Amino acid sequence: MRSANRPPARTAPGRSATSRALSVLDAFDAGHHALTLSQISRRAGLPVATAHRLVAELCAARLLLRRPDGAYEVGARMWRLGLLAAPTLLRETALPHLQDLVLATGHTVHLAVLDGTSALVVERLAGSRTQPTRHSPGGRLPLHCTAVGKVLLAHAPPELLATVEADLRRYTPWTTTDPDRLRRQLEVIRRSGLGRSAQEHRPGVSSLAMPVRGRRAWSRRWASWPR
Amino acid sequence: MRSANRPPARTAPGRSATSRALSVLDAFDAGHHALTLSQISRRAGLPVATAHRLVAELCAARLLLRRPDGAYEVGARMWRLGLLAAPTLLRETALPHLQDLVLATGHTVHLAVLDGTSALVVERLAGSRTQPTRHSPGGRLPLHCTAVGKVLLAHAPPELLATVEADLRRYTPWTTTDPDRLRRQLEVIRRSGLGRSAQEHRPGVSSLAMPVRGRRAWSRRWASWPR
DNA sequence: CGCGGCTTTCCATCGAATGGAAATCCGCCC
DNA sequence: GGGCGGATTTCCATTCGATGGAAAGCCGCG
Repeated sequence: MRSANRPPARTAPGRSATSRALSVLDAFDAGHHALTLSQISRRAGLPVATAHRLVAELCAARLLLRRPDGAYEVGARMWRLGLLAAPTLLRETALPHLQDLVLATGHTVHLAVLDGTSALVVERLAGSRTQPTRHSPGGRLPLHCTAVGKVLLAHAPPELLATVEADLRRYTPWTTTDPDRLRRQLEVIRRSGLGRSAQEHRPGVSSLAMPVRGRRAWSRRWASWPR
Repeated sequence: MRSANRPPARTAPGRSATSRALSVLDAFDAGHHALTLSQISRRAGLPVATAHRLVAELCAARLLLRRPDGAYEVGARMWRLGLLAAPTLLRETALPHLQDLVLATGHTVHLAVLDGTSALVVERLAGSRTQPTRHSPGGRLPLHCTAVGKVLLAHAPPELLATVEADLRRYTPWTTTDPDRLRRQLEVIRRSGLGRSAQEHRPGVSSLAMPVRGRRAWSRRWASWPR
């Protein structure tokens, strides 16, 4: 029986209603395709009651959908909205050429753009001669030790190089961690037009990359924000 | 100089703050990749001031981004969120086989799932021997006059057939518009496992389709809502 | 210079968001 | 069965943030 029902005790920290809804969406990421209500509430830092209401609204809008087992996952409308973003257009135009590359080489082909301080994988087509890597569209690759990353870095504004050099993380024994060495590699890339990484990111995985330029400067569109 | 500033005149119809933000997102669709603030406000049915505030929040969350020319478009975060949806997983597993099909036939290959009363295109790979169709991922195809549509319809619950038969729209002179004829075609598909459409949807475009079944019933996950 | 359209800022009002608590529900173990 | 822990759902008094009209700013154009 309901008896007291104290006032909500002023816990609203000042976040807008919209930002709360967005923090619910942010609770989903590559490692969390499906979440229960209480997981969402914990990950988003919201009381369950609030999360419950927001999630219900997002479901009604089909941005989320509720599975029979009660868990929530990203819904169809979100998928279709995401398809309106710039990477999709790039992907559509590049896809036939990526297919040609796979056909010609038999190797896995990646297309990536510069996004902040990492390379954002826009598309990947697996080749028959190589075991497919784990980098699907939406994934990120470091700039200093992957072929695509180096090419993007070689043609990026110099400020970015400084930022990247501040954190030359070592992934394998072959990772380039010396700034000078990296600079020389980038210079070679600018002259030859070809970037390479031999097991610098993952042992046993080597790759080549080349820049693709067009009328629209894709990288400029995406380099605005760090993360 | 500010003098009066009447009270807001109570125009809030009762929609929640979140639903307004979502209606802003809904203003974007396949024909509207980029919108100005006033376009958004008109399409979403919101006052400019409200739209302005919501859009600013969505930009801060990187769900939208503002282009240098002032127009807004769907941003990187939305793209990555959309990639978490179920169709992406399906796409990832199917992609190598689609590549094989393109390689073996030279024709364009589509992968589609049943979603409401139409087929939702999950992936498309263009073949070298055919001019690519305009149906990109996220697009929709009618069920009664496309090869994929007929196959999905043939294996769908009978209620759906009734709904579809109520609107057998004619796209070309070759479109099947007779319910009995359609039923017979579906019966053939169930027996042979192969669906076909000869210029029934677009003149000059013919195609074949076959069902793909798995442990997970993809169609059941997506058939909940009409639209 | 004034007009029309788009964008941005301001702020008084009040309705809608909020979250603690209670009530369910469910699986599990003793 | 009965009790326990956790997740989910419902309820509602409080109050704070959302709201939108209006005004001001900003172009580009004739």
